Amino acid sequence: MKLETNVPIYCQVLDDIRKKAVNGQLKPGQKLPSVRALAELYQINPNTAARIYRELETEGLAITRKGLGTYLCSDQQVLADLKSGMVSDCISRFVTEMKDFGFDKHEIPDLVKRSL
Amino acid sequence: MKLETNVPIYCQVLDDIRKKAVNGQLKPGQKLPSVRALAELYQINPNTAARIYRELETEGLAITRKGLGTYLCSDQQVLADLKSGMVSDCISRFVTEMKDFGFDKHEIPDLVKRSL
DNA sequence: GGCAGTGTACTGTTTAAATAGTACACTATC
DNA sequence: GATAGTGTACTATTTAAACAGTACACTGCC
Repeated sequence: MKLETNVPIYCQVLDDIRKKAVNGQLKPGQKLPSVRALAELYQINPNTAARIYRELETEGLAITRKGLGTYLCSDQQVLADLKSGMVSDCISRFVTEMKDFGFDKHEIPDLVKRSL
Repeated sequence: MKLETNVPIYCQVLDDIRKKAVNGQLKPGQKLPSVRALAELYQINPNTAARIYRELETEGLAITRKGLGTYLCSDQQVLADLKSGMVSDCISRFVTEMKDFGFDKHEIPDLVKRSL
């Protein structure tokens, strides 16, 4: 994962983990790296890593058991719902942006196809 | 324009102006609002507004004449080039993100079409 | 010249992200 | 019980975005 400037690091890491959770790179219920390992993995501060797990827990995407570690949510339905939400957000943001450029919405699929 | 959190305001305003410049909402060579008027328009600090015009000037997208004001670039070729660059960036970011979700690139145009 | 409107250049302050370092509490295992 | 590995809770510092306020220099126009 390469870091963007102008977006807080913790948001980018969160997004990266969410994507891996919904695309299967992380398995339901799987143990996630320790706070300190996550910090090492993404080259960030352990405090920032802890904040990320706290946020994932709040979202219901991970479960933290003190002294044990943090585990990805094991409920596949939750993961599926997250995925469909993230995908439709992504598409709708894209369509909005393309309209901002002045394209008619019906041109958009073809523009995408031609870019592949 | 509605503001996102997690992205610096000046970046969002910059992006908004760039889009209006390439989609024709702003005309080539047109006078842009004064620093103070821009601040009022976007509800930001005049210093932030000045920074935005400084950045637009650096990009070659606007020309500032001291005592007169800031004017959108009048070279239509520059605007056209900016547009094609922004559009292909937008599409490529979108395609990358959809691949991150686990989709095959050939599915993407159809997913977009079905979302309209 | 006088004036209003422009961009520019300062010097601060506030706020939040990110880092740094330390200490503590919980869990499993030996 | 001891230990290693875990998340948690602090306090403090650094950095940059954003804001606040002021002063200045340039331009066009009367």
